[in-house]
Amino acid sequence: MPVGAHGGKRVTRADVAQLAGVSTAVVSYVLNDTGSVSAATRQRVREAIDMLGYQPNVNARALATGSSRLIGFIVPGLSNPFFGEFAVAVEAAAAARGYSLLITSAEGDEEVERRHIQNLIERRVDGLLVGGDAGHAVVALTAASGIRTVLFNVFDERPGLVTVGPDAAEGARAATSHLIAHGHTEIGLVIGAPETGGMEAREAGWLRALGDAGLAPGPIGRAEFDRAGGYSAARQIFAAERRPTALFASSDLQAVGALAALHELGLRVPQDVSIVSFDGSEETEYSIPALTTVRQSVAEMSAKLIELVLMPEPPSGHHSFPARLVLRASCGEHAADGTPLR
Amino acid sequence: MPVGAHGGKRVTRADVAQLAGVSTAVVSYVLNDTGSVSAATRQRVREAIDMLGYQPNVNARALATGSSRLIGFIVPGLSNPFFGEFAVAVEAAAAARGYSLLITSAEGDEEVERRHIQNLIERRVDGLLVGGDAGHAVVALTAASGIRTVLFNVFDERPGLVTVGPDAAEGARAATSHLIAHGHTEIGLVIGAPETGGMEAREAGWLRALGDAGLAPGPIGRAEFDRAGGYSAARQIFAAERRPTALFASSDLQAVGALAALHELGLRVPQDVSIVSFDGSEETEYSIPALTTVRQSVAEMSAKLIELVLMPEPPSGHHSFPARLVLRASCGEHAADGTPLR
DNA sequence: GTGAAAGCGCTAACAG
DNA sequence: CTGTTAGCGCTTTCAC
Repeated sequence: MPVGAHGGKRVTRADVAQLAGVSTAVVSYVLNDTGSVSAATRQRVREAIDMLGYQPNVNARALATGSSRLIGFIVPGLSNPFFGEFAVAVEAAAAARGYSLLITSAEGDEEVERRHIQNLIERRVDGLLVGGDAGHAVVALTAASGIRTVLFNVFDERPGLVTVGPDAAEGARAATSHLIAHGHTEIGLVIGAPETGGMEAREAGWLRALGDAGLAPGPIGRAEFDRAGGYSAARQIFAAERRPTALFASSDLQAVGALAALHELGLRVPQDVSIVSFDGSEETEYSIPALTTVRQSVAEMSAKLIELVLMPEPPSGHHSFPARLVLRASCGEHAADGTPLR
Repeated sequence: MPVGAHGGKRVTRADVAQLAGVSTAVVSYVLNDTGSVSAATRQRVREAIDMLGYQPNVNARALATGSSRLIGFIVPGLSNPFFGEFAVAVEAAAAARGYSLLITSAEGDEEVERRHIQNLIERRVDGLLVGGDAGHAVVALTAASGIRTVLFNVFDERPGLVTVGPDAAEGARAATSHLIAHGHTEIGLVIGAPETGGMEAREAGWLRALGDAGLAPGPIGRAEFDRAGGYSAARQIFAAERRPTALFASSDLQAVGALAALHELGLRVPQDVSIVSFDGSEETEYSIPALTTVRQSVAEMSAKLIELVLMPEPPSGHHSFPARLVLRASCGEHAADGTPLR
């Protein structure tokens, strides 16, 4: 006996039909509001249903209809709180349309990600939401399966794919400009490993703000997008002769790591070094000091993600959402209207 | 046409069978390693499978076998990073046994939780992992469905249920004793709302350590188990005349909130106030200062959870796992061997 | 070793 | 309005 086959016989549609004195088709009609059923029968069926404690079997329905009403959600790493918050938002958006989310975490392992996607395909999810830069293999896999896939946490156009993400370049530009408005002229960047070919949007935004102000690029620290990465990137940057007075970190986690590194070095934030982070997860609100951050439009992106993945023929293209600066203590003082002081 | 019904016809078992010149039964045999198949046919079937890019339909299999090989995981709140980390560990444990995890987040809303459970039942999950104090309704629901359910994030015996959780009382006791060893005599507690009837394990542990040392209980701040809760609990405690010199916080998030509150009040940690937290998520490693914490045995609990939920007849009872003190900066200095200084 | 056939629980025409 | 019936894709006896 398979592990999942519970002993007690489950109540089935046939049982309900018998008790109500109708055919199974009618039970289907009242359950799905299809066809037309007289009020009286509807009533009897309803009664039979909760008399028996009947629970429809969604798998059987999926088999019959071809739709599982399930959406796969592959997150780069659930241990990153930002993605936890994101998952919650997407789940809510899916629920609003009557879909459930099958959340899965790759934790940075490509092999694991591939296995997860394979699994989701076999479960016949109605759509797939894949976070970050899925490798070619992954894209090929989903394309072959014919399952609608939309990528999130992606910052720019991906030929032939449908993607949604924050306007990271503009967010980074705004963050850096804000730092410049605070009077900084040496502004470092904490970011991930260099992309092969082409510059990362956040790096481009940082560079653009600097260029617009006629400033030279500050030092760059490259590391993983987690706390440890931010820590080591900051150590690396501040080990150099010429230290910046401000930092733009490409993720909240990196900023938190950088904060720890600076603290260790005896550098005060924001007095000695200012920081602005990117993402805007809750963690930034309670760090010491609270982080000024560029917050992604999580709810809006979630809604869009669900909308797109449920479309019969989602038009390929990139959907960009604003990422807005949230002013807090880590970049210095502000006047009541938000004007940077100092 | 239902949304999920993709136009392109999917490759089915019959197609594979035809190409390989065998019956669908044989295809099943090679896919599941059941029955006996000659090496030659096995080979042909294998070829046909990847020639066609065949993907088995797990729903159909679930219908036929009665097992979905899916385990439902209902987490109190994915926006709490500790649960994100926990989910990752449980997913790994499930994967090791060939099961997938259907992760779902209730975010504290009982109604949402009920809906999720209902949904999981209809999807015929093979087991249910429910975090925290599921209301009576929930327990009734799962009991009626006959789905094996095990509760996690629970600290003590629940009559008739199978539960796993950290030894919170002992963890809290150890944390508080450690604070006492540092020389503190006024030790406050940050914890959730009082349970109706009976004391929370963490509160009991704190009290016991104090009693064992002949100390009077310090002030208690009650609030939600999140950062905001820790913040307000700390503000509340330190608004009083008599301020403690140390705090035991019942969750990492609360400790982080308390840290922010203390910082705001100009109180230094650990010089003015020492803190120890409970859970041991990554966030505690990079707070300022890094938090001494009582770390739960996440991997061990995850494995146990999966083991129990997969047992045909899991024996009801509570499975307790050690929660171990991890020494860091928030409680003061230590000698090389970990002996508290000061 | 391999195949035929009877379901698993549900939906969706199509008749009546 | 309601019932009959033919699948959905897979597993699993039971013969051959």
